[in-house]
Amino acid sequence: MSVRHGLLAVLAQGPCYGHQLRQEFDRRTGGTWQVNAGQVYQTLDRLERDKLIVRDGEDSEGRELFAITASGRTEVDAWLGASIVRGTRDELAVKVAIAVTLPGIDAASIIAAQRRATAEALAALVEDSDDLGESIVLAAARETGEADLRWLDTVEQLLATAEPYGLSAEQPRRGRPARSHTPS
Amino acid sequence: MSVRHGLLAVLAQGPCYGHQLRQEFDRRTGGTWQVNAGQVYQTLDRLERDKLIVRDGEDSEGRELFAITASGRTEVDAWLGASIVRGTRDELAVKVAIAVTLPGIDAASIIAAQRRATAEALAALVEDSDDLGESIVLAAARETGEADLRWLDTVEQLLATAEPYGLSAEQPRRGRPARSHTPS
DNA sequence: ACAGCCATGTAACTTGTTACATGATTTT
DNA sequence: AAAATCATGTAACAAGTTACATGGCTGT
Repeated sequence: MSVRHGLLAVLAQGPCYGHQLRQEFDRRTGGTWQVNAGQVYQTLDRLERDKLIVRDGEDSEGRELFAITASGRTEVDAWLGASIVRGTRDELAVKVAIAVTLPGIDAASIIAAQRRATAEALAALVEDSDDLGESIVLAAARETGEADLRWLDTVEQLLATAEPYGLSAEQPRRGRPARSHTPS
Repeated sequence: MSVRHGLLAVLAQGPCYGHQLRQEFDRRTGGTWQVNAGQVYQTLDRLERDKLIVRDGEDSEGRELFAITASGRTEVDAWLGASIVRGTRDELAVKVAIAVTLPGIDAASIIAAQRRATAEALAALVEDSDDLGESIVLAAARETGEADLRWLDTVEQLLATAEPYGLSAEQPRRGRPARSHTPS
């Protein structure tokens, strides 16, 4: 919901037209999340459908302006007020967790490749920026990358003392027999 | 694509029926990603549509079995072989980056609330597990949480020396005037 | 003339997700 | 008899994303 909420939040600062919104979003995220132009208008349509924004005439140059509604402001406040709790639905972690449970998979080389990729991405990060938003996003990317490297070390240690996985033993069935109903 | 690929990877280990796949997926992720039952069948339909799996008869108890195809194996290998490069599209980072660029927003209290939530989630993590998959996912959650706390410190330091943001100055228009075309 | 940006939009698609329907079998 | 679990599905939707269409304006 980052694009949706992000665009809405920018609109909380004042009316904008589509292209301007896109630029503001890009700027505030330090150019790290360049949202596709089409997506902006798509998202604006959905925000309008949900009564969080309204079309509010044109500016002096004829560009169509969007303005936030009261519901929209409530939504922005809720977004900013709610903390983001990162679940354990971590794509990378789950991938590795499944990979190591697969037979005939060289888990060690997957870990190694991942470490190389992460280290590379980390090294490729821009040193620093004078833009506040960009600095914040950059700092996050750095911390995340370093955390990933530490985690990969931990995984290797875990693997060193691990036993093979398999499918669970087959259970006798209890449910209904397959294919007994067909919908109308 | 974690569910899709995860289920496919489990099928690479041998034929399964839907409910079994769901249980295997849950088990291998240490119960941290309990996929909805309906989603399993939805995903299986899509995997079948994409010729990555086929329906392959029934087991001795009448449950419908799914088996991976050659294309499916290729896909699994590609998934495991490709490293996941975490982009800078970080929901939390982008939210904070936008929040601090908004006027009239008490960024400090948002940061503080986020720190509390993160610390709480971190403390709530289970100590340890004897399940390999679960240990891996848990370790990732721990590292991520700690990295977030460090990042929040950095953000506070950045905020201490920051200047206010605003909308970019309005540019004279160059594009086409609004609403000059209507689709057929 | 042509490339490139400004500006707005539509169509089509993906994955993830939930709510619901259906019914059998086992346990209480 | 009721509740829980096993088991399979359908319908509907959200959010993100891309490809494409359209056309004006600016600079070379």
